[in-house]
Amino acid sequence: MEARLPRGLADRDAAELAATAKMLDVIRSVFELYGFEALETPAIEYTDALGKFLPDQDRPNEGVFSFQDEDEQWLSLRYDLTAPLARFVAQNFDRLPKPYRSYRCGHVYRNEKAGPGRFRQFMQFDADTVGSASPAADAEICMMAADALERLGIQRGDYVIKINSRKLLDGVMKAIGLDGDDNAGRRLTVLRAIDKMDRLGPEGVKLLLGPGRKDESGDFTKGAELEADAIATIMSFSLGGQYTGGEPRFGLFDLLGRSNVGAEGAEELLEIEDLVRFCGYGADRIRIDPSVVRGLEYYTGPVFEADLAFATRDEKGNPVRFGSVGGGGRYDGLIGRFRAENTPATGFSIGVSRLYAALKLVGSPIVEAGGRTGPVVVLALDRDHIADYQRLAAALRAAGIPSELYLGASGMKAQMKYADRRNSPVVVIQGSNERAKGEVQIKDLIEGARASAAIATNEEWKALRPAQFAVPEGELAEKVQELLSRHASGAGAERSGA
RNA sequence: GCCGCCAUAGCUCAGUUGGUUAGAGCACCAGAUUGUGGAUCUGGGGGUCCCCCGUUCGAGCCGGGGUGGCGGUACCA
Repeated sequence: MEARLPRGLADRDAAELAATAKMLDVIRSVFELYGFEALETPAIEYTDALGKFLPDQDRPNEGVFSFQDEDEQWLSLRYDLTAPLARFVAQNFDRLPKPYRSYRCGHVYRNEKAGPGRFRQFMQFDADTVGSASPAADAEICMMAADALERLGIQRGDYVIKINSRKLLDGVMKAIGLDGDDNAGRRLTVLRAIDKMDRLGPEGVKLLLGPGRKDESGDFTKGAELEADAIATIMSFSLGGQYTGGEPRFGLFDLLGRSNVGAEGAEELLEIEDLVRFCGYGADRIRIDPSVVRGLEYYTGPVFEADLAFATRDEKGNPVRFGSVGGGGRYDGLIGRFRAENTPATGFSIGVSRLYAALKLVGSPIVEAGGRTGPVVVLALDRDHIADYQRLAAALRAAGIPSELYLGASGMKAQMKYADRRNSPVVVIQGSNERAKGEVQIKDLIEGARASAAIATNEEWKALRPAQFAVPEGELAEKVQELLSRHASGAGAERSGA
């Protein structure tokens, strides 16, 4: 049988786990700084709680991983952290403080085609305010998202939080006569087309709004078949609406009419913008972008999207499109599905896995391994004295130094290579000579590697035994500790100097 | 799902008009060295040439079908 992994899934090694843990710590600290508290919900929910049944069928949507319980009820792996939160809030409504501010982190699952930066299991870090309809809640969420990205080491200008409003989009649909139930299908097509502005550009979007578009492989996508002036209206809205602070606000009110739901959405957006500007967040960080659409189902008002502005390339130098590294919005109807009374809510999720992949690809220091060290390795030279070696390792551990006895069956050279590969800072050597004298050899692998640069021949290398010294057995832990702290402060000095 | 490209060692790839025992670099293992990482040198292990069927005296190479991978597109709630 071949050992293999389904597409869109990945194993994570020590370096990646360490880098991810660092990212999570940063995000958590920012979210807590804004007064959000931790909550965990399970990875599995009833499918109906996620709202993911196929229309007019009693089977779950194909995009979600689903299976049936013993009682034949459908269960699904969560596909985001928002729907489970809504379930939790509805279930515990009476005992939660309102507004309820919480954050959660975990893997979510989507049964979709995988690609670079697109996984079938990935991690999200999510924060939500439940029970506030105020645009202040939305503004705060956006500022927090910007703070989190910057604290992760993404330079200002290298990311942007784009905001738009579902109400605004609805208003535009109405303005071009696409309101009403009859036009639901075409509205969807139009919104999806607008959403592709980033990827396909204005020309591609125009084709999708009109006759349709043929892609690079020759495949044809049917368009919305709108009239030319309707297309022009949408395009001027989606493109012309992008502006930076201080410019005249887009002439939407004329288009929408004051009483339109679209005008209401615009008012809310502008209020959010005023709030973030007042707090010192400029258009380089948070800006209105009417081409943002995002999820089509549960968002009811403002929607947010975090995009990286820098270009990324894969190992072969091909440009890679990562899409958004976070997103969110207001979902005022989601909790009401479980309760008689409706509850407004807004939130934002950081796509940790995708962000990690993007940062890794551009070699960002946040996710580089940098200075990761393995355990001290006690070499096992003499098979009859394993207990002695085990005791040496135990002495090191007692002093709080991560240590291990080499447990393989190979010779000394292989053991040295093993230590090298484990990133060990130090190996401990005790052969019969040392044991007779009650000593151990401490070999400093970091200093040794440095010294090896100047050594040309193996004879010289072996004869010199660089960075190696003998100490009495009783002083082992103490001397190793000294050596480790010397390296730690050295590395620290290098870092602060750089 | 639809469209396109691709499939030879762990990885990256050569492989002549269809011809005998399928190669290289890197990686891995060992030796040179009774007990010392790196570099160098020498040697070694490792292949269902993705699978099946067909054409042929003969297929890694040609044809058909399948599977898998990559990319585009759709979907992404």
